[in-house]
Amino acid sequence: MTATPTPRVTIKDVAARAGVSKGAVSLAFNHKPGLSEATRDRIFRAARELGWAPNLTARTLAGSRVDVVGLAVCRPARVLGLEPWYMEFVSGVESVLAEHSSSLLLRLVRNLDEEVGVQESWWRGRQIGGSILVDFRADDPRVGLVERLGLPVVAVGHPSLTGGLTSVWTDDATAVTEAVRYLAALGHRRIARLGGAAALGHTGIRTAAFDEA
DNA sequence: AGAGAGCTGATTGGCGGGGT
DNA sequence: ACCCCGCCAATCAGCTCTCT
Repeated sequence: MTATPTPRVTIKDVAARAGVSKGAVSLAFNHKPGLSEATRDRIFRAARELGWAPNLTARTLAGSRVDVVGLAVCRPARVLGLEPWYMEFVSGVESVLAEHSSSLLLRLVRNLDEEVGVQESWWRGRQIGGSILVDFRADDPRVGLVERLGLPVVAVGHPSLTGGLTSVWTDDATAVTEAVRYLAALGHRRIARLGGAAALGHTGIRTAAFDEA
């Protein structure tokens, strides 16, 4: 015996159930003005009764925003799982996005060229509304790509690396300097440091600060 | 009569599938 | 190969109704 699939509930069904137009349903669910509270309640009740949820594909089709944020990470999957920083980072991003009913589209890439292709494909295919860029390098090609595409991004990296993109960063230089000073104050004179990949911009900043300290 | 609230419904968009 | 249609939510010009 084959189960009959439940017919898909659309905004049209909700509108019919509530006795309003599709436009009114749209206004209600997007918290736009122009509807009385009574009509709004009636629409919400109808949607609950029918079990309606917005069709994200159709919403994207209509040319409105895409509630998905892209994050491409240049790491082997096995290594990524061992990096506590990334696990914390992803969970932090996810928790904020969830508050806004948005999702994270995560992709592991092998190199920067692949990431450039992925970001362009995501944006052109309207799979994302914006991206978070990490692991900046000197003369990073993503800066030019973002400007060319008009892709909204938040860059995680020092402004000296992110070329004027909206950025968030930690003060790597001060952190390293303070760590070295602290160890020196304890009497240590031979201090070693384990760093990340030399090509990464933040590694360069930390190395320079370490050498100077 | 005029203003404003509440609401309607045509239009828009990318793409796959069907028809010619 | 080309054209047309349907999918479905968002948008907004314009309509109806109520109130002053």
